[in-house]
Amino acid sequence: MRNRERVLNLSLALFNQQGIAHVSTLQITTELEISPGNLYYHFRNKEDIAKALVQEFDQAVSRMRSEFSHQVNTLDDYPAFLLSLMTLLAQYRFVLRDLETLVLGEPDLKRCFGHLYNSLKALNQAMFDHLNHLDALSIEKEDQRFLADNSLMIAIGWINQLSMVNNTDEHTLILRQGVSRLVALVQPYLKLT
Amino acid sequence: MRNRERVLNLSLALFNQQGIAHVSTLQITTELEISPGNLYYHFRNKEDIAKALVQEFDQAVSRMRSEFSHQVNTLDDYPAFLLSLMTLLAQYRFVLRDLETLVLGEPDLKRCFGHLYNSLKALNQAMFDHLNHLDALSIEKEDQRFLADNSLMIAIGWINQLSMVNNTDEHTLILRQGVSRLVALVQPYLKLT
Amino acid sequence: MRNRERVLNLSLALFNQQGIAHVSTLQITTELEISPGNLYYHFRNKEDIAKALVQEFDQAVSRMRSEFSHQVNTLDDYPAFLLSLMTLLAQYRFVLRDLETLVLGEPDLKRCFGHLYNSLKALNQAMFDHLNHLDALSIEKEDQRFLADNSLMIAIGWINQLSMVNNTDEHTLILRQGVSRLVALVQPYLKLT
Amino acid sequence: MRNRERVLNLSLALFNQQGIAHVSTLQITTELEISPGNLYYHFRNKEDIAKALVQEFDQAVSRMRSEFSHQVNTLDDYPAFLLSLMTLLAQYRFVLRDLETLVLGEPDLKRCFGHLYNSLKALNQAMFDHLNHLDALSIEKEDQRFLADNSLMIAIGWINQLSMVNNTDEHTLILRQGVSRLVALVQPYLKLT
DNA sequence: AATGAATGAGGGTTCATTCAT
DNA sequence: GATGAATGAACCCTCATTCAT
Repeated sequence: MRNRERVLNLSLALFNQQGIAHVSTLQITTELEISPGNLYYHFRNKEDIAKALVQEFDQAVSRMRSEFSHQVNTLDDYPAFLLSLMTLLAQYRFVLRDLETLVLGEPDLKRCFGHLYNSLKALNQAMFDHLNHLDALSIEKEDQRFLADNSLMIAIGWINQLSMVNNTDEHTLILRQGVSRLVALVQPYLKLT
Repeated sequence: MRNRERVLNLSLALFNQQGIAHVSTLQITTELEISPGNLYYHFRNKEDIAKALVQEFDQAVSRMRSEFSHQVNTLDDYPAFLLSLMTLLAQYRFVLRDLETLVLGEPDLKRCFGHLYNSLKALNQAMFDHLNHLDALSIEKEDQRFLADNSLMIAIGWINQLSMVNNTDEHTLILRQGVSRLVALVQPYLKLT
Repeated sequence: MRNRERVLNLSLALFNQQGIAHVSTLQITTELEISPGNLYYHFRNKEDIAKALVQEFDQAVSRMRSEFSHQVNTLDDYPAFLLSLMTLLAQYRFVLRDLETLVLGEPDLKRCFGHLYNSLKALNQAMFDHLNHLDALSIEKEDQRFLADNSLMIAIGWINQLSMVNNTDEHTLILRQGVSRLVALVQPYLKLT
Repeated sequence: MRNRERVLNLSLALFNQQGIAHVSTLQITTELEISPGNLYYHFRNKEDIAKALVQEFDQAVSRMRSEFSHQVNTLDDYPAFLLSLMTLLAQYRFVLRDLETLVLGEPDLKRCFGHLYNSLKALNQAMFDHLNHLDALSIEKEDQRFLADNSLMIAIGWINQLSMVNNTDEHTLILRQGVSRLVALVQPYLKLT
């Protein structure tokens, strides 16, 4: 049962670096020093590994959704929460980057992708609802929807910037820049107190 | 010389539909009813086709950049311009979607991608500079940079939405939705007149 | 000791449906909800299962051989006996169908196949000898040998027809058709009384 | 275009010796000293090779059907014709032996098999019709149908005997024995002249 | 008797690319 | 400009079998 997790861990790292398509099952098994058959004992095929990771991701997003109403009590908590969200997205960035697979992949994997996207949207919407509740924002219903859409896309877009940079040291810098943009997005709607 | 263009045209369509990696050179040659050798007479390799398309795209972006200061004279012209820009991005959407290739591709193709991204950023920046000049926006320098970044990401993000929908009829609808979000992004900074 | 029989029973069913080569040991163990190791505790390898079934079959044939001189007392008993024989062959039809394994299998399994074929031939020969004894046939020695050969091949050939039909309801029909042909084969040699 | 035929020739030999399933594409390409890709340039997959051979076989059977009414003018010509037919069947004996593939194969290959079987049945029926026409047989309609069925099964059954013998020298002997049985089958219905 | 993770050889197939004509 | 047969490396995956527990 150990090897299953080792495969997941390594696959996550390799998928993030190179993309699902460019990671071969042989590469995974060779680096882990296990037999190809062992990988296929734990997973039906390569997509099955991706599916498991997407589901892990999905659960983490859902967990974050249920936690954040406790963590964010004033507007000052918002940036810190965004950073932890962005950090999570960065951890599974191969998912957000690989639309090709999303479009053309097996229906099974496609469904998982779809579910994850909905989780992300839901989290985003809930976030703005909460901020509204805290009486931190002054914004109309329609505008809030647009804001939520834009917010998600900027978050994803900024995560994708990570993939263009090999140097891991710059990653935290980029994440902070992303957070800045997301904060700036809300700026105009802040309620003056 | 005819076949070169036919390859480019079909490749663009197929790349948009399926992604570079999922389009084989054999598929291209078969659909065009030409020989594989013929394709390789016109292009050094598959990436070479992609490169040519990226450059086409890049030039179209640059052309748009030089045109838009004539086309946009008041804020009312902005949405129409955005729509034509989005339409262009949609035409070459495989480029904006396929970060995998950008990350792992040959340095040659990578450079072309990079140049295109810079062109897009430049166009975006220039757009906001122009709007500022027209005295339509009231915005600080720093905020303007953030706005430009966000604007580009939302545009790209919305283009990627296209790829998740097979129905081509919905495409124009999605493009309009994208424009709405981009307009909404600027809304808070409009100068009241 | 229970599981050994369960493996044999399921294997027989699966071998008949799909052929030895297309049934994996994993399929057997999964359907029985036992571990692969358990299967290999009871059988040295997959062929060993087949061998056991062939031997079961062989014994059933031999038993039938010793019984039939009691069961067939007049020519009128012949069709009923043929039907019970055909039913037995149908039960183990994977054996009669799979000449590939016979040709290329391990010598051990090959020997079992060979022994079974001899049992079948012997049963057939004995059948005609008996009919002759009953004074039901008028046939020369040489013709009788040919008749026995032909009879066996038609029986096997008709059993193989079963495998081409998925619908189990038709099986009894096909068996009856086979019996008809076998009876027709003897028709010309009946003694007029 | 040469290699296509070489693949077909060698595959026929290997399929007859070892059965489709036990012949690997690598074995074929290695023995022919061509690349695996070359084989897949000429054939879509391994079954495609088998399909081509079955169709070859089918055509040969059909050709024989149209020829035999010229070749068989008296009953004395019958054995010679049977021998040439048996020789043809022997040439493609892997087809008649491999019911496993017939049962479980792709629908495409299955259809080809089915067509071939019909051709064989048609040839057989036509044969007996012709003999009847020549006024060589005295047989009733119903009996003739049974005779035709039995004849085909004996022919196939005897061809399968070939596969159990490695020594190629014995093959002609076995073929002759098969012919003898087939002739013996008709014996009882000969018209006395 | 039984488990189940692990092995590893082997097989079918794809595809970008070359090159003689 | 164009053809199309040929290459060969690479990949995904299967499955009979083993063995420590």
